[in-house]
Amino acid sequence: MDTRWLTPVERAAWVRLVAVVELLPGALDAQLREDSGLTHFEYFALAMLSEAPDRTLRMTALAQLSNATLPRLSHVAKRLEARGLLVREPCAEDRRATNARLTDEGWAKVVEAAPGHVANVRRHVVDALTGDQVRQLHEIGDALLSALDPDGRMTGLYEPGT
Amino acid sequence: MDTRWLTPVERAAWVRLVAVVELLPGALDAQLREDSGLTHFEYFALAMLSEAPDRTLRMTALAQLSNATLPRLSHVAKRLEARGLLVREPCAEDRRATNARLTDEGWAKVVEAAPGHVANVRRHVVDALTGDQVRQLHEIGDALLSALDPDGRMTGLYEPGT
DNA sequence: ACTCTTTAGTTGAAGCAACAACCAATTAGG
DNA sequence: CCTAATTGGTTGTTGCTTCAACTAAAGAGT
Repeated sequence: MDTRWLTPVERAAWVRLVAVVELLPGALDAQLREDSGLTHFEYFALAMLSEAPDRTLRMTALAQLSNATLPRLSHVAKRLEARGLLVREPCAEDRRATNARLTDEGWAKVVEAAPGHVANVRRHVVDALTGDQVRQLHEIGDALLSALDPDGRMTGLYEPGT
Repeated sequence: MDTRWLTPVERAAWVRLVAVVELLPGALDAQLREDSGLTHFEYFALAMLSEAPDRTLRMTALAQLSNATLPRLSHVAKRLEARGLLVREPCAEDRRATNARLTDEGWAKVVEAAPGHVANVRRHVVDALTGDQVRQLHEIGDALLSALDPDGRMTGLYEPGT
């Protein structure tokens, strides 16, 4: 089959997207690590818990929301539990399952970390764009996720298309 | 200082960008790993070399283009050299420096891997967007990189703004 | 010439993440 | 019921990234 190579316009857009995808995680990690002693993954997991009902999620659900494998989440949860930021307890309804629940300490940590994180997001992303571009990014994100995450697992807590 | 929280519109765009940034590397890695036995980082490094004059770049230059630390690149280069895809040789002009040069085998590897990679990029990104959105993504990428990569190190081989 | 600093790169140890193997609890089939 | 298959999680290796220390060459100052 003949390859449909990228046109110059497509290639230009692609090169920039790759650069952003490569650089953004580092920028996020660096600020959170520096200011709050959390990796972006840890912050994200805690933030998901903080917005969940009863600040509690099943390990499997949290793994999907944070795009992690279950083994990875298990290791991370063990570290966070050792730091007192969450607790794991067996689920009453299904005794195979484990519920991860944010402690008061963990909640306090999220509250402490959030302002700096939001400021960082503004600096690197939101405030670098015009209002129109923010809306375009919203649409583009939906289009890309329809191919990358057709089941909407990562964006589960946020209704799509809004 | 009072935190300027994200508006709903901003938050929606941000959530989608985070999801894309989280998912895209995995999608890229999986296809290249499966079809060509290369990580995305390895492919990217080889591709940069393949477009450089004489298929040769200084280690430092290649590290900047691929957003890698020098130690990381050194380890990866050692592995790629062991596989016969590139060679490292001391630089004549500056004997501290090392030049990485793509071998014929490495060139063949890039030629073999490129079509599948491009098809994957089309499937996950380019073909999921309208022509207008591709152009918008180009602009948005420039705006984000002006904050993330002000010196344009990663996009060094491609002139900005085109 | 001789030191001191900076630059370029490599190496070795330590920390995460992925994969695989495993155990426990639930569900389905005969 | 009693077995088999599936689901939910945890626990050990393997490989790559990162961090810190080290070698070596180039340049700067005296």
